[in-house]
Order: sequence, then C-alpha cells, then structure tokens
Amino acid sequence: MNLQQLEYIVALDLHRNHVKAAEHCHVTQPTLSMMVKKLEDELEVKIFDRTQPLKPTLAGEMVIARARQILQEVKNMREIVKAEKETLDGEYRLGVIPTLAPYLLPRFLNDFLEKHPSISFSVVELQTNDIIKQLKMNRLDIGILVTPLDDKEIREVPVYYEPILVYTSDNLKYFHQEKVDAKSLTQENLLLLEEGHCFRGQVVNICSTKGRKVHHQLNYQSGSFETLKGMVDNNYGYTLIPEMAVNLKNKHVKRFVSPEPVREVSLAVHQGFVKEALIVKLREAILKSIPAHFKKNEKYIRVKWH
Amino acid sequence: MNLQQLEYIVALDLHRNHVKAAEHCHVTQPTLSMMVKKLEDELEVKIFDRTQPLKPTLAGEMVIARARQILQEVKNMREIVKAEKETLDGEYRLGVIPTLAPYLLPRFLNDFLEKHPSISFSVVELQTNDIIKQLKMNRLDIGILVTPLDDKEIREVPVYYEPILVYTSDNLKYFHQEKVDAKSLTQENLLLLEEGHCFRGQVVNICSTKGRKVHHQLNYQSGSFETLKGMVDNNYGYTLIPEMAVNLKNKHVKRFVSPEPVREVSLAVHQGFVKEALIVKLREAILKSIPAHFKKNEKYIRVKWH
DNA sequence: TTTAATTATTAATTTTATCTATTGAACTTT
DNA sequence: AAAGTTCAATAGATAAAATTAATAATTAAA
Repeated sequence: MNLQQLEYIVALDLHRNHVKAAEHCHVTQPTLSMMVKKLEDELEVKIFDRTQPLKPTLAGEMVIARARQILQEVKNMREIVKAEKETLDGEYRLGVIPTLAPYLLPRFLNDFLEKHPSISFSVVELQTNDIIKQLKMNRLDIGILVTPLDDKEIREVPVYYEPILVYTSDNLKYFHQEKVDAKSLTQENLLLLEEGHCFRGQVVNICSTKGRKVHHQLNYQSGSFETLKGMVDNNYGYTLIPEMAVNLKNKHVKRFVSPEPVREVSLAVHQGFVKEALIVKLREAILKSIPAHFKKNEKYIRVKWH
Repeated sequence: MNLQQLEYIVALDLHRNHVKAAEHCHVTQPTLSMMVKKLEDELEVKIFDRTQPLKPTLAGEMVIARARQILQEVKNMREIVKAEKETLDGEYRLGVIPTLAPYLLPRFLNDFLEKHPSISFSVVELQTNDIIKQLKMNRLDIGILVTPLDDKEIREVPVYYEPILVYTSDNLKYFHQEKVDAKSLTQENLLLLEEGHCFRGQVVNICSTKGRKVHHQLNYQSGSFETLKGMVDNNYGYTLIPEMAVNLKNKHVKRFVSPEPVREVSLAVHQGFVKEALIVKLREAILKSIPAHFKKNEKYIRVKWH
C-alpha cells in the first residue's frame, strides 16, 4: 500500500470514471487502473464494482473513507511543519552576550516588538558558553552572540560584522597615530575584560605577542567596557572595544589599519529550531538598526575568540 | 512522502539508532538513513538531531507523532477489511429457490444456526431471476440457487451437484427399465413445473426432442414437485425431479444412465460481498448435510437452465 | 591514541511506477 | 444487426525509485 494508491481510489470514488480520476491525479488511465487493482490485491478485497456505472463495493466504501482520512492527516502533517516554520507568533527566550546586549538591543528591540505584537521575548544576558548550553537544553530559543562557535548542535546565522577599535589613553603612542596596526599592539598596558567574555578571547587573539610574557604593573580586569573606558580616560593604558560601544568622535578611539578586525555577530539556534521566518525577520530588524558598514566586507578579518 | 518513510522515522524514534531501526524495518542501515533524510528534505525540516545521543528535534516530535497516527490508521484499514471478511457475526438475508428450499434448508439450517449463535438469517423463497435482482440491489446478501448464471455482477460459489432423476408412472416404458437414457425421453406425457422455475429449463434442456413439436393430451403445469409426483402416482405420465425431492426406494424413481444429468447448486453473492468466512462456513455446513455422492464428479453432466 | 560504535557516502542492482499503444468489452446509434 | 463510442484492461518499454553491499567518515569510549 502507498499513499498514491490511496489518492487513486479517492479520486476514482469522486469521479466514478477511470479516465477522469487519472486526469485528476495527473497520471494515465492504465496507471490508475493498475494501481487500484494492486491495492485490491494487497487488501484482498474488491474496492470497486467495475460494472457500469462504476461504484465502490460495500467494503470499498470503508476503505475509501479510511483513505480519505489518512490523506487528510498527511496534509495536516505538511501544514503543521509549514506553520511551525512560517508562523512568528509565540514566546521566545532570547540569550544575549553582555558585550552586545547594552548596545545592540536598544537599537531594534522596541521597534521589532511593536511591529510584531504577537511575539514576545524574554531576554537574558549570558556569556556565550552558557547560551550554548541553554540552547542545547532547550531552555533558550535564540542566542545573539559572536561566532564561530564550532558546535554542530548549534546553527549559526551570521548577521553583521562589527569592527573592533582601539581605545587608548592620550599618554600612549597609539593616541598620536591616525590608525593603529594590530601588529604594533603590546600586552603592556592592555586592559582586558574579565575571564569568560568571548570578547576577551578576541582581544587576546589580536594582541598576541606570541610567547613574550609581560609583567604588568597593573592587572585590571573589568566586567564592562564602561569601566575600562573610565580607566583609560583617567590616563591609564589602552583597550580594544567594539564599535557600537564607543562614540566615534571620541579622540581616544582609533581604528585599525585595513584589514580591520571585526567580530561576527550571529543569531544562534538549536539545529531543531524550525521557525525560519522568525530568524529571517529578526535578522532583518537587526541589520536595519546597525551602521551600514557593518555588513559583510572583504576588508574585514573575522576574529575568532577561542 | 511515503508510508515506509513514516515507518522509518517511527522506528528510528523508537530505537534512537539507525542500525537497530533498520533491522526493525527489515532494511539496511543506509536505506533507512537515506529515506529519513529524504523525508526531511521534502518537509524541509530536520526530524532528528544526529548528535549523540540521537533524538528527535522539536519539529520532529510533531512529525513523528503524526506519522504514528497515520500508520495506525493504515493498520486499522487492513484490520477492518480483514474483520469484514472473517467475522461471521451479523444478520444476513438469504434467498433460496423453491425447488431447493423445502429439501435443502431443513438439512443444515438449524444445526448451522445453533453452531453460530451470533449469526441470524432471514430466508425468503424466490425464483432465480428475482434473487439475482435482489442481490444486485443489495436487498439480499446470499442466494442459494442453481448455476451457471452468467452474470458478472454475481459471484457463484458452487457447492454440490445433485443428480436429476426420472419419476415415472407404472404404465410407461421407463418404469420397466433399470436406468433411463436421456435420449429416449419424449415430450409426450412429460409433466413440467410452471414457467419461471429454473428446473423447468433444465428439464426442457434434457428432454429436448429438437423441433419435433408434440400435442399433449394433457398440459399440466404445477408449482411444486409434490403435485407432480401426485399426478404421476395416479397413473399419468412422467416428470424429472432432483434427487433430494424423492425417496430413492420409491419404485417410480429411475436414475439416468451415466453420465447422469445434475444440477449445480451454488451460493451466489454480489461481487462486493466480503464476508469470505461466512461463505466458506455456509458451504461446509451444506456439504456436510447432503449425500456424499453429490460432490463434484466427472461422471456428471451439469445441465444449464437457460 | 586506539578501538569500537555509529552514521554517511558511493556505485551497482533491483524493484516499481509510469507511459504509449493496443485490445477487449459493453453500450449507443444508425 | 452493424458500426461507432465509451470505458477499462493488457502488454511491452522506459524512467524513477528504493535498496543493497562495500566502504568511508565521524564520534564516543577505553
């Protein structure tokens, strides 16, 4: 038995004529005739009485009724899958890393929720590894974080590329350069975020003065860019900072020489996440809210963080 | 999508292992893997998360649940058909021709109904053509009559072959013969059932003295063998009569010389009739109730009646 | 790092559905 | 009755598909 045979008998019951039923199913009359007969052979029951006018047998009536129901359920299955992918309605749990949340969320979240009143978000600020864990445990639906993650269970949807800048005190050489060369960076005087932030990993990757261990006069690690900026503003050291976290008119801010290091900001979902439309809409909303030059660009170098 | 793919994902959900699921479905592992993937491609949704341990995705859970239901309904369909064929329970409308009813029914009907308390019959005595009509209109379920009918809508299930005998008055030559030769029969002195009985047709076929029209001194047509026998017993003419309608010890009864003419007694149902078991059981009950020599025999000649 | 277990890939094979063309059977119309 | 018409069945050829065996690539476990 197969689903086509069921379609054939339903069509044949509808049209009571092999030729018309075959047309209905977009096959030729012999195909339909043979498949109907094959089903009858398998069930060992005549479904149709071939004398004119053609009509189902008593047993056939029952078989056809079941066939209708089965086909309906197949249809339902397809529609459920489709709806699950297309519909946006629902409550979603969003995890955002701390180095993105305060700068990115205000840019698009209100607009987005106003535009889609049937959607609601509950947002939590978590570090990357925690977001990944929670996504896998299905305690989060979507993450906004920095990729690549290299985790097969997690699907990454890149959204934008945010340049990483130097934020330097005015008593360092960088302050007097128009653009900074990554190779010239030293670990000396470098202020870092505390352990756990992926951005810290990126900074370390950019400033890797391989092997050469440096003793710092001050080892200060902060949980936020704002603290680090305050340190720098008060005449100590430099730090790296993503573009959205600073005011570009600030004289302490220096761009890197091309190719600029960037962080790839992505949406992350579990592989089983099916609401494709939500991902697409969310991505569009974010893209519309950020500076135009954040889009993918071959002059950028994506910096890994692990 | 096809039913096997649904079976594959249900088995895979059950075993959470491609190899075991494949064994369960009696196919090889690559077959199952590929078919599952094919279904995923068609639905455009990942059904399983292949990281270990293997488990369904959220959307997959829904798809699998539907698949289970669909397969269950397919099973139901098969079982309904089977039950419809196998189950005997029910009320059946039986049509029996008048030349069989009084001799055959008493032989098996009571026993049969006692043996199958869940079956009930309502019996009506009708001539062949009426039984056929009623079967076609679904106003009768089963007929017991003489075949062949040559009607495609009606399915004939031959049961037994009943010899046709001569019943002669003692003033005719036949009375003095041990066995009668059909070729020696004349239409003269022949007593017939009235028009409409199929047995009349058989008698005419046996006694066809082609073309030679005979004027009868008496043209007497009766509705029952009992009346005809009474006529013969009172010294007038002869008639033909089925074996079950006479006492073989009666000296007026003569067998034909071999090959004996017989009437084929059959069950008749509409082609759509599905209760196969009922037909089988009914046939067995009848066969057990009749003389052993009524079974099919190459020494018999089946006499048509139309 | 090996080993074992699990899933994916490939190429060949078999099975199946499907098509075209034709035949056969049952009605209609002439 | 003969010819035409409609309808379903049959046969042979073709294309599509599922399936397999063999093997590779992963992943987990020891």
